[in-house]
Amino acid sequence: MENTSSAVRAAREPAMTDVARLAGVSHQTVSRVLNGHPNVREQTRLRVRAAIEELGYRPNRAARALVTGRSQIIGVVAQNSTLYGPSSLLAAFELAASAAGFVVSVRRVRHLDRASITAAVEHHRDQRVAGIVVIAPTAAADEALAEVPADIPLVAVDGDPERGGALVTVDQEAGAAAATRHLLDAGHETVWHVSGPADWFDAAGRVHGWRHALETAGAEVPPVSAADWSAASGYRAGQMLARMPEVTAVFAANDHLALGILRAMTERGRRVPDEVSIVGFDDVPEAAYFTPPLTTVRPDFDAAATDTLELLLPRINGTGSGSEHRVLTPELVARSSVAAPPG
Amino acid sequence: MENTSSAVRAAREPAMTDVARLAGVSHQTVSRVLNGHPNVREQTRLRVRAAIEELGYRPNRAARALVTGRSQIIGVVAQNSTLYGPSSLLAAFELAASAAGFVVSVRRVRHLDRASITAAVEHHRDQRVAGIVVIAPTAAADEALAEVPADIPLVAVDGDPERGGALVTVDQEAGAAAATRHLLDAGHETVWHVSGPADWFDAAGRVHGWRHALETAGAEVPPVSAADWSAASGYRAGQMLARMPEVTAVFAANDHLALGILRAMTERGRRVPDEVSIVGFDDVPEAAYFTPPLTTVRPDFDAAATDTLELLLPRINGTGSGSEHRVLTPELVARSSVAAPPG
DNA sequence: CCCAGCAGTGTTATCGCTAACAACAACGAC
DNA sequence: GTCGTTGTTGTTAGCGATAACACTGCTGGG
Repeated sequence: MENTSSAVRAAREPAMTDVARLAGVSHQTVSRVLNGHPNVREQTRLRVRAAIEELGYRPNRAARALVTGRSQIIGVVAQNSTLYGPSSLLAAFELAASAAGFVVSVRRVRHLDRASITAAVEHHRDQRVAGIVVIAPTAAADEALAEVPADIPLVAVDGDPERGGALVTVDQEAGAAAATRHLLDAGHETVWHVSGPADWFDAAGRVHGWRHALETAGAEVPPVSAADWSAASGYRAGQMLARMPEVTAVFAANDHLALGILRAMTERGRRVPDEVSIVGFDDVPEAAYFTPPLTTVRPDFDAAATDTLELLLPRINGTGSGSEHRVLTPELVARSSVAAPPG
Repeated sequence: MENTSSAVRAAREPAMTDVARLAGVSHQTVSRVLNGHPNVREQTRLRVRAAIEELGYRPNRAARALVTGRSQIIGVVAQNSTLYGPSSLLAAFELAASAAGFVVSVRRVRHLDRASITAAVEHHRDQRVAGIVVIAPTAAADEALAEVPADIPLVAVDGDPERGGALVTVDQEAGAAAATRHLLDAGHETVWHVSGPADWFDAAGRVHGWRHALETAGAEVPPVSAADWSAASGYRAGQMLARMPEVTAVFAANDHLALGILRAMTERGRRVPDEVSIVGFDDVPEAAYFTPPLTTVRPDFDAAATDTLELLLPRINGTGSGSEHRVLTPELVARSSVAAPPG
């Protein structure tokens, strides 16, 4: 009595056996056609394809994942923020991974502490993802990755430059040094720095590159103004700097900080770039329309995304080596926020 | 000879039967413990939990999905952009969906044309996701959704306000009208508008709200300057407006356009807000640090994300009705870019 | 002329889980 | 005491795919 009158049939999705029956072959042959196996007669292949088309058959990924023991899913862990760098990178990676035939599963964490990152990674492992990408720009986040068994394919992005394993980063020091030299070359005696949060590798690297460039040039190294990445904190730091007449050049750790500094300078009546020069970092799309247009440093996020995938894929296929780093050198973009110092 | 000497065993992940054997029960009992079935003796439950812990057992989601016929995955379709609105919404949704126990799979499309959206939705259906969310802010994107069978759980965000089905949007007209009235109330005779791309519902809604507010107030309706969402296009529009002395108030369709306009006005020597007042839309985090700080309209993206999930979940569970809309009213944020007109 | 080798196809077992039902003990109601 | 009821557990049968192997005809080299 099961499966008799057509009216009673529940709307079950067609499975491989349904295709097989319609095409007059075994389900294994259907599987072979689907997976591009060579030993299938052309005529058979066409018959199977026609049957697939006619039934609107979609292979069941869960069944495939079960029997093969692997999924086509890449798990990503990222912070719940709209910071330009991480967002751009994430979007670019999602696009690249899709193009490579992977599904991208994103897990956002509210904070970049060790426990949150660990939980997010464990979540992905529960899902038996093929590989994991973690945007791990802080020490706490990076530490969490040390707990992950070495045999699971994992790439850290923006992580600790000193870490083992696969890593993609931007050469923060080179970018910061370029920005600093650009200001020194314009004639400034020294360059002040408003940094990002101290626990971010990006921020630390930029501080380091800035300091190194100053020392190399024999310039005095002024104290760092610590901030977070926001325009608001840049504004607060800027209010201090605006009051100090000896400040003629500022390197901000990102463009939004630079915007806040710009705002503070303007409020205080210090003209940019006539009295104070400013350089940012990131090259957000709006940077060219700040007042004045901001000179900044541009990392290539698309390249970072591509590199991430290139490190991850061999690891997924079991051909990846242990430790491997990809370091991208950012590029200085000169606009109108830098000039010679007054006097 | 299979499964004999311990040294030979390949590293297979523990399965339910392994847990069962260790706990001295059947695998079905393990399943019951895992799924919180009530009829399990407390002592048995503890024994099973201990065995799970000892083996580091993780349930195989693929096997579960195969037998139950449903996954815990929500598929999202979004454009490959870092536009503030969509990015914020996406991040907020990912967080909310994770909290509700779902995995979020993101598919980015390069362009919002019909074919791309359709392909992305089909991709998610291939994966047999439990539900789909599409950020569909253009007519072409929205049209693609009409092809999707009504029985699959789908929520459109930022889609056509006229569409059937589940939809979450911001009340663009109310926001635009509030911005326009704010400028009229400051004493301006009329308000000029720099719009977003015409094929975006957001842009069209803002134009409509602006026009309606002007007409209601009996003010003249000047021609619209069409732009895309970028600061660059705002700058170009601003260059035109800056040359026209009769322009004393501008409502920009988003904050980045406003920034470009601000830049153009400044270059032309037209002071904001003394000579020209400007209002934006979105309240990007930096808006408060533009020169001058930008008066703008803030949508609540967290609320939109929550609403999206609230519309989607009942549809996944089969208890969702046909057409249902959630409309969020944005809020005016007054800063310093608006003043009375000169003279 | 026989048989190894290969192309093309089918058969069977299996992945790890849940659903459905069967089995059995303990219990109180009649 | 018999019986249904309830709680607890085990057994069996799939879900829909791939892997491994078996089977059929041909082909061609000796």
